[in-house]
Amino acid sequence: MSWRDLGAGELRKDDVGRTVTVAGWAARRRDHGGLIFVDLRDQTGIGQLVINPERSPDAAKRAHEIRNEFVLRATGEVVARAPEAVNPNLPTGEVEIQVDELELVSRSTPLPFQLDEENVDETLRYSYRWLDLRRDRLQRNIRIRAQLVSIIRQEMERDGFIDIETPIMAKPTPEGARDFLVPTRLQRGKFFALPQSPQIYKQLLVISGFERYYQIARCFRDEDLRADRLQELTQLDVEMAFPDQEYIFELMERIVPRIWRETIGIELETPFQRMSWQEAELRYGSDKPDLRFGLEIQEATEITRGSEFGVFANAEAVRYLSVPRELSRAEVQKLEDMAKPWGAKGLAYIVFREDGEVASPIAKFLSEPELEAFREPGTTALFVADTPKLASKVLGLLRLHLGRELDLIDRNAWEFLWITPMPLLEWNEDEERWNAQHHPFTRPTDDSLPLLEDDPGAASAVAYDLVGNGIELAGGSIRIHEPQLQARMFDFLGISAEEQRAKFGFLLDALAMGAPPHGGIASGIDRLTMALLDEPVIRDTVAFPKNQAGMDPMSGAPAEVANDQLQELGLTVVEEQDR
RNA sequence: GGGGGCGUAGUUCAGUUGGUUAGAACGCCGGCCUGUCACGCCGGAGGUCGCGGGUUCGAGUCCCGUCGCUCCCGCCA
Repeated sequence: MSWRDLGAGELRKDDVGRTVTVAGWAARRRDHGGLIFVDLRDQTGIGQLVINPERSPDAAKRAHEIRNEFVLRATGEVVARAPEAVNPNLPTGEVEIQVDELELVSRSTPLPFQLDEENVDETLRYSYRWLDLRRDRLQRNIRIRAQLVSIIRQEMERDGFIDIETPIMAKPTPEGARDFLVPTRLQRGKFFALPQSPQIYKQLLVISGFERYYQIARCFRDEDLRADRLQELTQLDVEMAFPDQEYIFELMERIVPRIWRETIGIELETPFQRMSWQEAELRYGSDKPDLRFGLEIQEATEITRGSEFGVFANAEAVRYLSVPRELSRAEVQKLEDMAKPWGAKGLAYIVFREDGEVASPIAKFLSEPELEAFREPGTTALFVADTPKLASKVLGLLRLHLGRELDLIDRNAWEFLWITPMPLLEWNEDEERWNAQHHPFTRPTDDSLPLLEDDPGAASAVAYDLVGNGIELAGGSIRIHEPQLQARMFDFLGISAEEQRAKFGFLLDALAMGAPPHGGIASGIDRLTMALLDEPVIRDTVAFPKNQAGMDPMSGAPAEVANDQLQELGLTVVEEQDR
């Protein structure tokens, strides 16, 4: 027996006259007392069943009992609808099934929320995720995500990359995010860590002679969540021997546009533009600039060098945004309140009115040439005077806020770019030492090597990020393949020789036994899907996500475990007040 | 760890300067209905206004505390 002949959403005029069996969910029932219409939904779409008591009294009797989300199976004749009864909003709207036999295969209790209601509380939705996933939007997200992964696999395999799995239970890592730890009964007191990425394994695989590796890898980070951040994420992980940065760019410039073309019919322009990290920070105050709108950060440090306005004259950097609105005092105040927690000491401003008038508490301190430099009728110049780093950061965040608030973002635009090269190192204020910007295996550019001694902050890495519409979609680098250089990097990062041995000894040994030059890239599948579908919340690109507290309201995970289970592992749970 | 917003029927929301019996839509239950497609019409059930305390003659509304959710900063590729 087969459950059905074709999908409810596949019914077309060609089928008229056929007797068919369909099966699916009752999306809606319209009971006219006599005639009953049912919108039958399956994974192909929606088709209309008509149950006529004159045609089948038996089916009509049963059809009165149908409620939302009952599972039905119906057999009947496909008929053309009368011209006035055609529904132009449905692909199947020209036909319908006149039902002869109707089976209520499975019933449903009343639903905890309605599937056509969009703003349902997330905890409630996640508690009944199997229902939530029946929504059109979620069905689309999960299906397109699958299509996206399929395209990635096709392209990777076409270029000779092979899929190799790496351990989910791995060694805790000192750098980067907090690890999820897994205790083990056989080695009491020791822990595995869930991988933050397969970074070291993929390098080892290439050193092993698997010259082109890829994996759709699950990665874990025990950090706080956000609308665009998961603890358990999936990434395309790529590594290759004898790498060429240009080839890796081309690979991504082939995969990403193919995804956009085949899933949402958008043609992306390639090659993607490139911008150095420094330029992105300077112009956009961000390492992942959203280029769908202007409002670039402007430089005013030189202009105000000799200013009578002390705040400007004495600041290391003076930068500003020329906001295309005449902002009110109250509006600027709100922006300043926002900027202060970001570290800004204040927000100086000048309103240039359309009529030429200038409204500003600081205008009286500024010379005519200074004012002229900023003048643009109908705008407000918003200044931050501080260190270059802080001024950029604050203005970058303000820029994003204003872009959304003032609706400056072109919602139909797709702006991709490569951020490259990137700095090798980042100064850690708290610990007063250098950290790797990317990770400690990233290769310095050749001309940066001498800088490590005198000006480490200026050293560049052969590293690159792919950014789309202000979202970081991929990142990678060429790695260090020389053991001496790797050890030198570790030294520089303040990792002692003993520590290097203990934590990365096997990598250093591997590098010493015939390691080819290698490099790669990783791209978050969740984020890619989010960007592709313009989903505001990354969790809705995942079938069974955790909520923002890192819990699953449906299953109740994570959960407490029985005491004997803890005992076997040699663990004790310490109460909150004892910590 | 810090900040903002929210919490009222199964769901999404409204609820005026504190005032009598807390409303709407959808959903649910019952009835009518043979061309609907967000079907329509009539009727009905359904509320610890997150929880605790306070102010008041009177609190969904004001105050304090607390819990939960959500967004952001810190943190995190």
